[in-house]
Amino acid sequence: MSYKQKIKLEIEKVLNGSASDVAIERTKVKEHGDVATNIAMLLAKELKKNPLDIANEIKGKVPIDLKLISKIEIAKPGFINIVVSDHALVESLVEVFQQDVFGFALPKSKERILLEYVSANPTGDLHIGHGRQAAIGSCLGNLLRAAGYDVQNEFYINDYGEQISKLSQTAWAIYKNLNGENIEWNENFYPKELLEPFVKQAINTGIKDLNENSLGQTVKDLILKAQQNLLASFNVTFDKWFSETTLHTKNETKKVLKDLQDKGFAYDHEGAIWFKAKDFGDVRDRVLIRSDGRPTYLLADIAYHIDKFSRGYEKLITIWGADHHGQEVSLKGALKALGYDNSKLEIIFVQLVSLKQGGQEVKMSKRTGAVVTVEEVLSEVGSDAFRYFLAEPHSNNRMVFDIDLAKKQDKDNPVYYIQYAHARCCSIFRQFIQEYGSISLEKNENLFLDLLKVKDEEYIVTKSLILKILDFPEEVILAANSKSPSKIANYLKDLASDFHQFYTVCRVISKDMALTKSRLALVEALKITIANGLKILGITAPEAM
RNA sequence: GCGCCCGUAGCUCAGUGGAUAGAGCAACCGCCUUCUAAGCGGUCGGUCGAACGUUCAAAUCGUUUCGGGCGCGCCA
Repeated sequence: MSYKQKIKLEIEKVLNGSASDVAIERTKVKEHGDVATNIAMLLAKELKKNPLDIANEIKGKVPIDLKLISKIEIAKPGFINIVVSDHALVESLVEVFQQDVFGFALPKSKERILLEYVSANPTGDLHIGHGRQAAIGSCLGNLLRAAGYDVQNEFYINDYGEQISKLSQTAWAIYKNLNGENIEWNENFYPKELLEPFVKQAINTGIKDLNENSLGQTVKDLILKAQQNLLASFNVTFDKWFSETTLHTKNETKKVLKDLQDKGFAYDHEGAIWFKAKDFGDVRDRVLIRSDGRPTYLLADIAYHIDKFSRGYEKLITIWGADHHGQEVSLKGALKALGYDNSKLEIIFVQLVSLKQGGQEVKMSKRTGAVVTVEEVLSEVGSDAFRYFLAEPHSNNRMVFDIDLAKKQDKDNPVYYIQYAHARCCSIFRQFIQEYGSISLEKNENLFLDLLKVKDEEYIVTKSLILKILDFPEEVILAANSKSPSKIANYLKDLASDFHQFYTVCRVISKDMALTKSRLALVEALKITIANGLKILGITAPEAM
């Protein structure tokens, strides 16, 4: 049990049931102690008493000893400021070694969640916006797993309908052109430069029954494979690739349509079939079946989300580009119309990405001059920086990807700053082994005993580092609850900063062997914490840099 | 016009209703005979876009307003 938990219980015991769930928060300023609670102010109204009096009353009843709390002070409006005892901190630190994965909850101890993201069309390159969705989605999946959720990562393949026939037509035209035929280039076609390599590759695979359709399917599969490889190259992997086509072949779309019609939420108009989206707050009704009989994207997406529910997930998270937010109301409306609890579907909108290089906003594409691809930026900055920079700003914020900064290898670049802290830890162990041959650390609370028996500046930086390490499990929970992997990134920056300060002030390897061992153990605990945090971000934790 | 997102230091951004709003960059000044200077310390820098409201307490919640982005297809 963490020291915070113990303090919480201690205060709740004193309050004797008059308040539950007392919040114990880390303080920002050292003068306010290590942790504080606002419970006295919250109780003031209810008890019709002065918060300062309540605070003092609580203070009088909480035991002060070296086991848990070494000091309590009451401040202005009614804060109860607490200094945690060295003993309690040192004792908590052992938990870093005792847990399977420090900071992570028991795997699959919480709800089943289906997390869908990227879901780009298999008709071409992934652009940097897809890259951001991929980075955020992948980090969020890792984060939710770390918090104990049973997460399935899924990519929805839009392999049906308009863009696929367009793809087939383009591929067929390129094929005929390669055979010397003069073809008429349709302005609706996809860019030739983009597809030609795939068409050549497709022909080389030796398609049996070569025609427009089979060529298109083969090209689509090749593009999909290329997307999969590209995503995997920056650690974005999926548990399932869900084909839209299956929804149509299994008549799931037809079933949805019929259900909506039976329940009176669909009607015919001008040859098309419409969903009464306005009844659910949308600005207009939406087409489900076009007048030529083809189903719309919306109909398939409704069927897809119903399929997710039918697979027994308690919670659905879907990540979309911000330019798709107009679709949210109709999708959720249709789910509600069909009797599903649409509050179980959470759509996260990821804002757009622009690029900066040489202090200027740039258009990086060599091909079209407009779209910036994942490939271009990734090859430029590498997987770790790519993931970090895209996932660090909150998804609600538009972001500027600074390529120069992402490539920099010093403290300006947070990726290197954090990784360097990890490498430094490893370096200390290498140094110790070089001097003494081997390390034996008995990982019990006695190991840390000497850690805080130091003075002044050494005490301050050591204690700060311990407190920060011990914050990690709670940071994981908070980040998961708010679905913000960026919180983990920010935490790691702070953690690395606390370590670099510690490193500057405190020498780990010294003549004092007891202190040396204590500090080695602290460094080990830190190393584990950084590595676990980086694991959530899907970034490597280098042993040396 | 309606809807969603965003306005915090010169720049990029943190900040689950709490205390004196924080980092990094940029600018200036310091710190390597000792475990990685890919590091550390210091100085400078703010009417949290604005106004009203709720609250013991608002950058945070509510309403209004100004500014920016996106969306409002029988496209996906």
